[in-house]
Amino acid sequence: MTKPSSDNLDLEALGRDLKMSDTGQARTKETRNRIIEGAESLFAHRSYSTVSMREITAEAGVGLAAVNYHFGSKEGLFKAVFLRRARDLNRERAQLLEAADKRANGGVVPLREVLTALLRPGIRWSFDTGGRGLFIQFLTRSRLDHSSPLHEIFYNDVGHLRRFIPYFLRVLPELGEDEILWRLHFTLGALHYTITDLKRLERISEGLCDISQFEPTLERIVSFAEAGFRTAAPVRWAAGDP
Amino acid sequence: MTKPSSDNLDLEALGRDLKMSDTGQARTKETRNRIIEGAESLFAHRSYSTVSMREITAEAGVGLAAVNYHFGSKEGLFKAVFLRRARDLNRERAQLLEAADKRANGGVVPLREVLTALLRPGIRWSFDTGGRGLFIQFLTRSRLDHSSPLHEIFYNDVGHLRRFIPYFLRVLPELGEDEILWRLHFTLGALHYTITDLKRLERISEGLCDISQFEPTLERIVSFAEAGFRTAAPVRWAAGDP
DNA sequence: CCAAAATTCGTACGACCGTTCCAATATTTC
DNA sequence: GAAATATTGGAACGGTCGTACGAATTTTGG
Repeated sequence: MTKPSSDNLDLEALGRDLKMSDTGQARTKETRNRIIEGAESLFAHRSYSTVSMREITAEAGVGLAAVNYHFGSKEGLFKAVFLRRARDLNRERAQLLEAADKRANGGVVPLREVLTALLRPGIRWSFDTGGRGLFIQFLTRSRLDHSSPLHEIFYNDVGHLRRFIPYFLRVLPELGEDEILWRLHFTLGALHYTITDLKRLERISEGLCDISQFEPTLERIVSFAEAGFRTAAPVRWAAGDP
Repeated sequence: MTKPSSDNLDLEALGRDLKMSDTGQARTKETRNRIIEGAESLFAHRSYSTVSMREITAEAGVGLAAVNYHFGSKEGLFKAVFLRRARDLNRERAQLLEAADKRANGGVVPLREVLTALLRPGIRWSFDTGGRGLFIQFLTRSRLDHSSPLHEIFYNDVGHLRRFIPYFLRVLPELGEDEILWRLHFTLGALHYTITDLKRLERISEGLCDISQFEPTLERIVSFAEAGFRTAAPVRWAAGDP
């Protein structure tokens, strides 16, 4: 009757949840995973509140009560779907940034490499046909859904962004930090819109734009963002200027 | 018992709906508007499925059945909220573009003016404290909500975008149409992300970025997009090049 | 001013929601 | 192998949802 809980929400809680069943219940983890995967697939296409637990459990082929047993509640399941992959995504970004840092060998990391480290993992995952592609859809959709239990998390999940800011400041020293943040904001907009709405581009362009290939898409968005970052800062009207 | 309907969804149906009550029922239009405004305000902050009709009618100070009487269903009300302002927004964009065209006097409209015509109305509205600000939030939120009855509309509402493409092609003749569309896509991403998540920028920047002023925000996003549009096109690997 | 139509209001209905309980079954532990 | 525990499956609960209905009330039109 005692239920495994997943109330904690910091990313580190994932590890605890995973080793929760290290005594070897093969069937238990099987059920858990089937539920998570069914939920991920459904949440990828529709919002939190419109996906019912009956749909999820039917998709996973388990009983209705299994969700509450394994995850405590629908909200707990949602968080579990998030936690399973979120760490990996941010870790990939951090690793790319670190690698670029090593390559620079103490020098300044080129702007294009900073942007690539930021944008590549999300774009890459969104091109996956498997679970990671679904997860990216799940993530970008839920970010804007104020009814989702993760809304606060997303708003506060700024740590992995802050890690990039020193790199931008170093490679674009003529820009102030506020200007960097504005442009980072626009860049993330292009990223998220591209991920969630690539199909719309295909429709608008009537097949003219090839959205099927990963590398050219990444190149395009990186080029766009790089140019945006390199443009001159707007004049400030604060001080007494001619 | 005969109910006014609003089943039709093309933008032109708005006019008919508005003059539906031109025989002078002051009270009727009052109720209709109160419901629409209450719904607009609630849909601006939360998704379609999480806002109940009981909340809407309570907010508007009318009976529960009033919605079904005036709009047929919850979905009909949602469409009415959309229709009331959507035409105005696209018309504003078209007018700005036309004005820039006149100013160019037969010549090429500068890129910056094309982008301003595209971006200004949305940003402008989103800074409104009244209903138009709420509407912009409603619009950008619902666009990504696949459970919303308007999802198909948004996907097909590409007419007002197509109008801009010839202007981009003329001012950037070295770019192909596909490349234009990619960059237009990224630009819309920056726009929508800015509109929906300006609060997040404020949080990330810890107050460093001033998000309270309209003109500087517009200038920033236009500059960012302009630079992105002006960057060189990626090399094509198709033809036999050195 | 009066019949007719339009509109408002309170209420009830059937459907679906997330959750809970409990018996049945599988698994672990000694 | 038996006792204890973990997991599953079915049924039911209270609650909320969008909608429909009928009576009361207001407004319209002659």
